[in-house]
Amino acid sequence: MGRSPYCEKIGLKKGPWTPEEDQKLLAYIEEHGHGSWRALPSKAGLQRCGKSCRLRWTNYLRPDIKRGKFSLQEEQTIIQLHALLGNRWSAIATHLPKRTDNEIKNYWNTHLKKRLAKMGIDPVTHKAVSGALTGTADDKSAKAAAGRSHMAQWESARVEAEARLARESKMRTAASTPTALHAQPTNPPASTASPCLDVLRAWQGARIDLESPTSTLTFTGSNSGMLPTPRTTGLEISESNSAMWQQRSDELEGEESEWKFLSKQQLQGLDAKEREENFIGCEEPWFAGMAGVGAGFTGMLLDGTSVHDTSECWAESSHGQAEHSSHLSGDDENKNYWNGILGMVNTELPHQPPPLL
DNA sequence: AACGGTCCCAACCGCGTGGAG
DNA sequence: CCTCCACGCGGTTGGGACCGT
Repeated sequence: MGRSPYCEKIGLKKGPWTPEEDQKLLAYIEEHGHGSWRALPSKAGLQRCGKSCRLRWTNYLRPDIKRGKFSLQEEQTIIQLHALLGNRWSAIATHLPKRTDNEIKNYWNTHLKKRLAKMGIDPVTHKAVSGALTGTADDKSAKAAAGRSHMAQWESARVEAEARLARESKMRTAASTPTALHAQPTNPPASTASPCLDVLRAWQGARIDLESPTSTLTFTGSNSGMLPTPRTTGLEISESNSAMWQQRSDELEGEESEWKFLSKQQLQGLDAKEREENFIGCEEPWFAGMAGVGAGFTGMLLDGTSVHDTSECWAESSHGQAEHSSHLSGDDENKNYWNGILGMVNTELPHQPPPLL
């Protein structure tokens, strides 16, 4: 299958964009929408390939991009979702409003990965490198990894579908009102979010039974969340998370308190007994195995091990978590960790406006 | 002040995928 | 079905900014 070289035309400019080029691209897209990226450069009077234009637009010029430092909440989201999804940056980005996959990827590679490594956590597995902190048995790790992989596959498919639907919906909106790109950059109309949610809810409502050598799941429509909920459990996460998103919207810059809030929220959402029942009662091997994943990270946080700057905040706020969970076993801590991740992906689309007070 | 090393991020590269013809 | 095209995604890199000596 022949693959057309994308940017091989001689004379096309590469490298950093000039303000003039930015202006041309912006002006053109505002007036016409991007349409076909391949055709865009000539129409817009740019000596660039379409791919370069698309990248510049999606990673830099798009009006609904939040630039600047990542909040602690965003960091936490990235770490948790990375533990679940791996390097699926676009999937992770769908849960971080106004952040691009490229930005998240860069931030992970330059900041978070190093920070986790410093803390003795393998950024790939999200477990303590030495295993000293967890004392995790090999078979348990293997189970956990298998479970995580299995779940990640499912979640990846879901997030992709969600992202695609959101994109398509957005494109339809953009196509019909190309000049409205700047009109409401941060609050797309509810109609753009609702359809995909409806589809996904319908998907869940269909009670899909997945059969595989390692798992048997039933997804119910009763849980407003997006993740497969094991038959025997009813993780009451979604409710607390809608409040969580509201908190995020209200206090997007209030990093330290947010982390504390989230931890408490997660813990208070379920009492210790419920949490235990939710996970221990789980019959699915892949799900049960997940309890071991993230032990290192959680353990490190609960130890209050600080490194520098924001990780001190993590440690500090994790003491708050420890206050609530000091009576919990290591397994319970793991459950909290995964509860957080589940809550993250259970959360409705980030760009959906928070419920009115 | 000069130099070298490191950090950071915008941009590029190449592969995979879906859709149109 | 097959081929080609356009696009999206994840990995990688180039070079400016920053920092320590």
